[in-house]
Amino acid sequence: MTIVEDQARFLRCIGEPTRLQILKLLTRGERCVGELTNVLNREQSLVSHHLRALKECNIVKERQEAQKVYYKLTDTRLAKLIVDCEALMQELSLCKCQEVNHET
Amino acid sequence: MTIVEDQARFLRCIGEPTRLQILKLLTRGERCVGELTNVLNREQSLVSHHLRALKECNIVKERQEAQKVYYKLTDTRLAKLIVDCEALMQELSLCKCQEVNHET
DNA sequence: GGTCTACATGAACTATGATTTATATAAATG
DNA sequence: CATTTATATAAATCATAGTTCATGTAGACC
Repeated sequence: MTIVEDQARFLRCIGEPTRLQILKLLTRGERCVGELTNVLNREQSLVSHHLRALKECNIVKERQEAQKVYYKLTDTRLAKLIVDCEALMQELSLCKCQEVNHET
Repeated sequence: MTIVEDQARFLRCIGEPTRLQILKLLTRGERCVGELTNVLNREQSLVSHHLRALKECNIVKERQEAQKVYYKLTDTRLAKLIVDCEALMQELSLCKCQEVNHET
């Protein structure tokens, strides 16, 4: 596994809409699975699967409290990266789901 | 198409090893398809496909000169984003392709 | 100890994306 | 103008990843 592959894997992990939404919620503080499930209005198992994916990339970590499991970002700089990325995207109109201009 | 979906699409576009390698090369200046193909040692059609994907996300743009087509980043801040992301990844040991620690 | 709540997991299914192969196009060159 | 060079593209194949469904587990509460 090369550095480029690791970096790509990290970016793909963040680059999934549901996971990105989870991460944006976590930039505001920790949340338990149930809260995320409610806010996102998705299946609980789906949220768990995505949290697992994020955990496998060391992007989030968990803390159990009674039956509930709280997740948060492993590092606040991740929040900054996500915010910076969003700002740049909007400024540059990246990935606007537009058709490519085919005459040069 | 929501903002989150656009942003996710952008991140996935960058988060592919071959495309990421292309982008890293382009941070050093423009390159034509043939150069990229040689440096990366991949099929020419594969490189073209990936360049198209990057173009569809407005990440790169092209310039034709005789038979050759040169590609470059649409904005230098993209280079910074990629570099920042790589630095953070290495610092945090993100996505080291490791198994998740299953006891909390 | 049985039941409820909260979360995780594995298997099956589905969708998406990467790669190859073969071919097309367009500019340059003899 | 036929050929070579450089690039693009479409279709087919193959691999990866997202989603659902059904079930498992573990703590809390009666």
